[in-house]
Amino acid sequence: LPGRAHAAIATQNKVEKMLAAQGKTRNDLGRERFLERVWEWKRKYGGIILEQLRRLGASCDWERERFTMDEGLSVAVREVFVRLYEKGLIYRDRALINWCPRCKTALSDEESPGKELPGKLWSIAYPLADGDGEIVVATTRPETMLGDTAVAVHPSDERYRHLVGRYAILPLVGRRIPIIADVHADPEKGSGAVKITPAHDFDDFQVGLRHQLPQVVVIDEDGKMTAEAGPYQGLDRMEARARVLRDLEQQGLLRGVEDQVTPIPHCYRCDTVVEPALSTQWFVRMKPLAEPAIRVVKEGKIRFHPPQHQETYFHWMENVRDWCISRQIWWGHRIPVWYCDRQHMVVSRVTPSSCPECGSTSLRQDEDVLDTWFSSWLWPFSTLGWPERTRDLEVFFPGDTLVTGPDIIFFWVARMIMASLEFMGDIPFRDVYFHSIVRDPEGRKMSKSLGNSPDPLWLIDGATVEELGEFAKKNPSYAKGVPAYGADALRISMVYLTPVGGDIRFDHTLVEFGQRFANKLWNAARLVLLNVRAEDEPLPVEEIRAEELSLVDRWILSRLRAAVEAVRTALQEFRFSDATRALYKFVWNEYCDWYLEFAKEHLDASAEPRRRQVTLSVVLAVMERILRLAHPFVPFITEELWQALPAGCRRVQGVASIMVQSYPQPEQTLSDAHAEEAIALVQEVINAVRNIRGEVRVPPQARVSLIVQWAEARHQELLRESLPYMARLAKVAEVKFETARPRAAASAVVGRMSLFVPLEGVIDLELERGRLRKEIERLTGQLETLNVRLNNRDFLARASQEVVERERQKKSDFEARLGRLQMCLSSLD
RNA sequence: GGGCGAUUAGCUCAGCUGGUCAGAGCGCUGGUCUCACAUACCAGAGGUCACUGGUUCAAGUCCAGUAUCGCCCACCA
Repeated sequence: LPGRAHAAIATQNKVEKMLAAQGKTRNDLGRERFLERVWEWKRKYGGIILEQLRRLGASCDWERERFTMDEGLSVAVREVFVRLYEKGLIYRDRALINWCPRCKTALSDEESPGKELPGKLWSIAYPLADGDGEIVVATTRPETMLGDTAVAVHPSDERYRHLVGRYAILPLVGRRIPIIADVHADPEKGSGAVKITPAHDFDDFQVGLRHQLPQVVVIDEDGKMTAEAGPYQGLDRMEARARVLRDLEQQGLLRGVEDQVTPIPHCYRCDTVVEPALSTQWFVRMKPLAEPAIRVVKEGKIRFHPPQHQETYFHWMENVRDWCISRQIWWGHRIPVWYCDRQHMVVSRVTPSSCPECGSTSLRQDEDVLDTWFSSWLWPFSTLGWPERTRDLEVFFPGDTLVTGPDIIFFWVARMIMASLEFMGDIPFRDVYFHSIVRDPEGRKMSKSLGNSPDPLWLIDGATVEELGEFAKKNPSYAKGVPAYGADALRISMVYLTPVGGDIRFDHTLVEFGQRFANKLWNAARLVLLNVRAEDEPLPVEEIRAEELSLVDRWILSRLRAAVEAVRTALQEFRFSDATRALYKFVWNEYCDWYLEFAKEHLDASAEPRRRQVTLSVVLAVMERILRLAHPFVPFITEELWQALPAGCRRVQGVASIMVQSYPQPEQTLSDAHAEEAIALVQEVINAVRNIRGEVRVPPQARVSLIVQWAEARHQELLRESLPYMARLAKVAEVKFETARPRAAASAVVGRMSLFVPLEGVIDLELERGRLRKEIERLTGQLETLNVRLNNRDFLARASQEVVERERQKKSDFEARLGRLQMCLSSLD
């Protein structure tokens, strides 16, 4: 179900910026016309992200697009507001909130994240009102002293006991303020005395309430000083700070300055320093909503992946504070509250025509709109028709899995859980998967202001330097433009590169991984299709008798089963990166590197017809499973290739899409330990020969003989049968089983067998000696550590029987192998 | 101040419940245009698994501490 939120503040800012470019403000247009402009903007740009999703192949139900400002969702918002109000969970109050002086609106705590910045801590002396003496307080915001209405000390602080109840004179403004005793003052911090500014500090606000202190507002909604600030009136808050400090300095009241790093809340939309401000706003009482939401996660009804995010969730939930939901902007859901001219308040689902209390028809709706998240938190059910009891709700609620970023646990995840429990009486989803955050190559979070976030469409379609514009200048690795990697390449690369629980430093060159994978898949399929003739009738593998399958067929089917199992397990456990790893290994290192090479042997014209038919059937069957298995990661290319397969390979005839085929299941019957063991041996032999050829510099075209010593009968048979494969993959012309060691031969040991590649004349004896010595050295080292272990009485006594036995076996294997290698080495003399 | 995570080859990352001597991709070196793929194939070099202790017969793998980096939370004296 694709869709998006209306992003109230961000969108309004965007449109206001456009107006500003024309020298206009929203007030010039008025509310109605301004909103028209926003809708226009939304129509123009709001679809971009959905288009990106579409191009990435997200398999949404594109006919069900939803938007938080849709009529239906707006009905849900009003319903929720009224219900919570009636339940006493929504209230209106004059309190301290986070205020962004640039956006000119209240923000929630979550929208005002603290950023640690270097600052200073100033100590200021307040002279006592009666007689001599002073009391020193410290602050990082000297300009707020203009609004001080008390100085507090801890009740049990002996140093100040004699001052409690007396008065200090607030410098610069000359106000007489009481010295009070309150536990808020921490004797350990600073001088132990703290200035109290109820209108501009969250703690002080509480202290003010406890002691009925006046709330003196000295900073207005623009961040400028008010008339209460006396001579500082009209100054910007930062300017005022400098002036206050200068004046205090001149009056000799500054008692010290220290450097201090302090977390300062910033507007998450415009990054302006947020001001704690006194104002009348709407709030949601959160505690009652949080309790059940904590429970469902504690009880495992909702599971987080990776689970450590649960701690973050619990911490927030357990310390949750009331949620300020009103915003002083225009773009959003208007608060469903009306006031009549006699100040009666009407909270209503529908626009009232008259005041139910006094009958007045002169009603004015609350000017404010709601926080965007007040509609987003309803998404799991508001999009399905709630508050009506629709069929969609019945079918699709609750959902299965929420995939989202850990940065919106509080904004969205936590609140959706609360809302669903409150209004639906059920959880919204069972699993929450937190994906990685994509960072730029320097590790910085991608953001619009940094301009370091590439458009996925550039990566998919490619982009020239001109098309990248500013972006290419700011980001060095894009200085020459971006090649077209394709959507599949982008998708699988992102999944592959994403560690569970970690972030990813993204650079477009990383997408080469996916590009190569897609290319490999494409070419493998080409090879397969090239071998299908019109008259071929591939058989479903289930219909081929086991005896007719070759060893390599049984091997690849067995490996396929393991791969399917590995991918499925990884997906079930939300280890998506592991899933792509397993897929990649199977496709590239088993199917392409080995099986297709083996299969070529049976696919060419000279092959025996039945053998060829069986091989082709297996080749196709495995390819078909691969395409389905890979489809979630590379949907476009797999769909394309799957369509190209002969119809007989597909499970359902005449169906248009790979999507409707079920995801591959591990088929237990295909497991074949014997085939796996046998092919592993063949691979080892081929690798050994290749290693010799590579290291001893056998000319690539030269064919070689292979002489095998100490081979058991079954291995002799296996290797004889495998000669065609060895010929193809290691240019082995013949394989002979002899007891005599050939002269001037390169050698290797596989299992208990000695392999010799006679290279009379060609061989560089020194190269070969070096090879063997290196191997002998390695083995000797390993044997040594084994011996130490096996000679350790503690090990024998304490380690499990099983482990000891395994180590013994290993020792005898190593010794045998070492003996063989030494014989090989001495035979060169 | 509290919490969480990371630290493994030049780079990006795997290594689950401790018992093959550490793996992949990229990059690098050497060799191949072998009829699916040079976006490929073959071979190779490269790591005191951040540091210090501890537990254990045995530790990248468990515990404690240190360092560096990152994230989140916290009332900005």
